[in-house]
Parts: sequence; C-alpha cells; structure tokens
Amino acid sequence: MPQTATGRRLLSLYRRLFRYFGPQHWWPARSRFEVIVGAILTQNTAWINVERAITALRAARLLNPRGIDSVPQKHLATLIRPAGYYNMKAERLKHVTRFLLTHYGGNVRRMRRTALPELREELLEISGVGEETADSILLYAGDRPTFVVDAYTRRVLERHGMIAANTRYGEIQRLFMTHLPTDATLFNEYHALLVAVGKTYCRRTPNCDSCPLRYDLPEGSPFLSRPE
DNA sequence: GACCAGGCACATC
DNA sequence: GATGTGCATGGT
Repeated sequence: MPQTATGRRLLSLYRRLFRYFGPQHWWPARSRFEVIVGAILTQNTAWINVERAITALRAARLLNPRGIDSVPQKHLATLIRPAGYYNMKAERLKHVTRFLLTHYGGNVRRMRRTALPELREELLEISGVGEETADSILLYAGDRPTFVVDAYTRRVLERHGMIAANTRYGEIQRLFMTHLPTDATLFNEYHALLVAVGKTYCRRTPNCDSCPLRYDLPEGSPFLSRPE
C-alpha cells in the first residue's frame, strides 16, 4: 500500500481504469521478439498500421531474429511500409536485432541475466531505441518492473493536474515508480490502461465528458464542459 | 486537405 | 537544456 497522497491517487486512478476497461492482456504479440519488433514499429504510429506490418513480416516468415538479420534492409523496408517511417524503422529493426543476436544469442529470455539498470543502458545505446522503446522492451518483452511513459501517460497526468507540461520522461517515470509498489504486473496493466483511456477519451482533442476518469479531474478543469 | 497516431536522432542556439 | 526538423503511412 502506498503511503503518499500521490501514491493513493495513482492507485485510485488505476482501480477506476481497471474497473472500467478490465484487463488489457498486453503486449499483443505471439512472442517476446515480436514485442520488440512492435516496440520499434509503433514509434509515433497508430497500432493498426503496426499490425499490418507485423502481419506482412509473419507472412514472409521473417518474424524472428535470424530472419530480420538476414533479409536485405530494402526488402524489410518494403514489408513494413504500412507502419510508416519504413526506411528508418527497417534500419532500427536491424540494429536491435543485431544487438539481441550478439549479446544474447537472439534469445530475449537471456536478457534476464543482466540487471535492470545495466540492461536499460545497453538498450539505450542502440540507435533507434529511446527511453519509451527501451522501457517497453524491458517491461513487455522482459517482464522487468519499469514504467513506460508515452504520449497518453503524459496527457492523462497533465489533464489531471499531476504534472506540468514539459515534464521530463524520467520525472514522470519516477512519479509512478516511487509512489507505487515495484511490480511488473501492475506497471504492465497500468500503462496498458492509460493507453486504453487515451485512445478512447484522452486524445489531443479530448472527450472528457464521457470519460471514466471525469470525476477525477481537478475542480474547474477546462476539459469539462459541465461543472461537476 | 488538415489533423492525428503507443518516438527518435540530430542540428542549432 | 530547450526547441525545431525530418522521417511516412493510413484513418477520420
């Protein structure tokens, strides 16, 4: 049980989201390697388009480290075209796959032998892997208790007055990680629920009036058309 | 046709 | 450290 007011509030938001949306069963993938591929492909991209690219890779029987490593980058780019930024992402998939092959024999589970902070640093050294992608890989492919911060996380917290605009990634991450129990299952579900509410209600043009978190908005929130 | 979607690297100040 | 830019498809 969190001792701080912030912790209690974060847990309250979590419970309300869970009650409303139910378990999200993240990450939607058939293998740990597919999680990593998805983490690259979903960068600034709608998931529906990522699914198309993943389907193409699977149909080409390339959804494995050896496959991605050996396919010509040009052809890889063609296959993942629906996910956008396909030239960049083809290169990034090559980078992350090469890392996995050279450091862990292409076996995602073998990442377990490296401690979380060191592994996070290793991932961040890969060109094309930033903080969110690294944390997504750690949490959703590696079951490591690290909190993933994305555009939705930021937006929900901002609108609920819990962070200022322009708050840095690490600070938002610390908010969750210092005020909640260190639990990969909780972090997994919480982030997935934030995306669920984000996709449906907490968009750039918000739909707060029917949002399950509307009564959690601060007094006089500009996002509510009716005072509550 | 404008806006948006589960970022990141790099240049510049 | 803050800000700006390129990368690109597909849905609304």
